[in-house]
Amino acid sequence: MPDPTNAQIAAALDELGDLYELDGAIVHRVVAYREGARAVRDASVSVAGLAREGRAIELPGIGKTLQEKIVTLIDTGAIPSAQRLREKFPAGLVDIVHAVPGMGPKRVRALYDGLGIDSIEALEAATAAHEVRKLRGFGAKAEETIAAALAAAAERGPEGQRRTILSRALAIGEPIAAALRDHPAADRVELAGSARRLADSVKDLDLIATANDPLALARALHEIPAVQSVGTVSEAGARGVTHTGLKIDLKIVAPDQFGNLLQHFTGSKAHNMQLREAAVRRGLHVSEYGVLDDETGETLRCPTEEAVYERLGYAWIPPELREGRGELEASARGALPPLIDTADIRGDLHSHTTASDGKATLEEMARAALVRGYEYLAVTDHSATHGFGNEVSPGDLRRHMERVRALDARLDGIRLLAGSEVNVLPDGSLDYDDDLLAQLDWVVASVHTSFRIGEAAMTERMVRATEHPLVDAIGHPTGRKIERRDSYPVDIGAVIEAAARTGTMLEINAAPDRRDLDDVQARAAAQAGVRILVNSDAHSTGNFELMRWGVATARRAWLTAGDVANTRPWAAFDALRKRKPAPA
DNA sequence: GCCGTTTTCGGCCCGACTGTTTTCAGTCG
Repeated sequence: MPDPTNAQIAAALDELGDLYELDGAIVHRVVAYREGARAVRDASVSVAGLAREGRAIELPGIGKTLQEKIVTLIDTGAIPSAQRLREKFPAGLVDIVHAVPGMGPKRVRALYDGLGIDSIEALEAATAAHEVRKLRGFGAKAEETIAAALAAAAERGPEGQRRTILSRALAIGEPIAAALRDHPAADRVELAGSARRLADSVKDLDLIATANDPLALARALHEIPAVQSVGTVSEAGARGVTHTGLKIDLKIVAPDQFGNLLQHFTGSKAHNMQLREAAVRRGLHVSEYGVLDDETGETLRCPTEEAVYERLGYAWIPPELREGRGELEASARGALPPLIDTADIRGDLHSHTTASDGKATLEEMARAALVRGYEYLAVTDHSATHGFGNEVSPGDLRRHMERVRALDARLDGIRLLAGSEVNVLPDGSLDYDDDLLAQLDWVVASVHTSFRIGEAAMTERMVRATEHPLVDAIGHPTGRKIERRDSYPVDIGAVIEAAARTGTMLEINAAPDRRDLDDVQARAAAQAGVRILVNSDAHSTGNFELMRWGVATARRAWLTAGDVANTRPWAAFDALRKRKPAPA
């Protein structure tokens, strides 16, 4: 049996936290399980491997007990205390806590003990029969609130729980922020929250503003075409919903507290908790309203974020790093990495043309890359069996290579690589012969089919492709689609190890619904010594702009320009390649 | 359950909102 992945271990610890919470454990114990789960999820190496060596306790938030429970999970496939609690509490109780807003573990437990409510369906029946209001601690109002929450959850369905991917959220949120900024009543307007941290997806948009006429600015939200409706409006701000269903929360604050509010609402929750815990140890209390000093009893209000961090002994931290993954310690030490920027990118090693499923011709793509200032572009149309039509037969590929090289010869200022995005077959072999692959300048190997072959087989498949001497890089290594599809089961740690060992590059695919590798995986790969690529996977000339989302993930992975291979000038990039440079 | 410039016990981030048990617990972000 393969080791559980970090995600699986984290899920087990989260479940244990949920169960202990239902069991009435003190909140700090529950929080400890959640923190442990987060530490495992964010770990850059296999936690199963660490635990086996007794080293999981090196992760912040993992102590002796959790270390032992993880080992038991690895050895037996289960944690005994979880099994015992599962027998005590039906799974429906956890379902209610997760699915019904306002229903936490305490109230769910009360309904279970008092009325035997053990599922969402049973809760619906009990509210309809007005049984809930009879229970001590609940009233008519509570029953109505629960019924409304249940109806809303049913209305939304599982789809409604989805978060909005970052590119869509910013396409809506950035123009809204700009429109508010242009309003005569506005002074400052900034997007906060996970949108500002450039997370994979966002739940809602938080806007923090200062204004010379707060009420006028709050009213202005309603005038923006993207905004469908606005609720209560006051000098403190307004709440609204866009036509796409994205919630907007505009908060208008005094200029001398703008820094406190922006810092607070940028988050993340984990970052803010760590920030405050560290502050408490030094007699300071941080909230969205200021920094309270125990000694003087005075609250420092900060007009800028820089002032907040400075008061607490930190250099300003880029929002992309504020995930509680060591950024506070690094900031205090003056050791924050100089993060990569989109302007650092000098070439794109994954693009498509009309030869396969791209929308633009070879020449259009090459000229667009040149205009963008790139020094090199790999043209990597799909191979024979990628599964979506437009396949390039071996004969087609030979002719395509000739066209790429002919264009390269007559186009100054950019080097074109005749490449291919070669499909990795289920057994790990590639769907062109080695003879043909050897004639190419660049090969990206990607999995596009047969996702459900199981973790062991998928890992073997990808490691084999990674070890192939003619594979320069692995494309979108996990196959995830943000908010739509999980990664196929694969031991990405084994792929990272193989890539580091063989000098194969791993891609951060910049397509906004992919961003694959993700931030945690890319950080782990870079730490393991893997050369990272950030590639647009452009299928049109406009798609080169997608590089932005890949760079966002690279920044969230703590990557510098030096960690990313395609920030190099051509000669330096060429020297990093696994395959011998093509003859000139 | 974790953790230590309060080191092996006794704490553990902060504030808003809601409704009910009427003085505060539960939930959320």
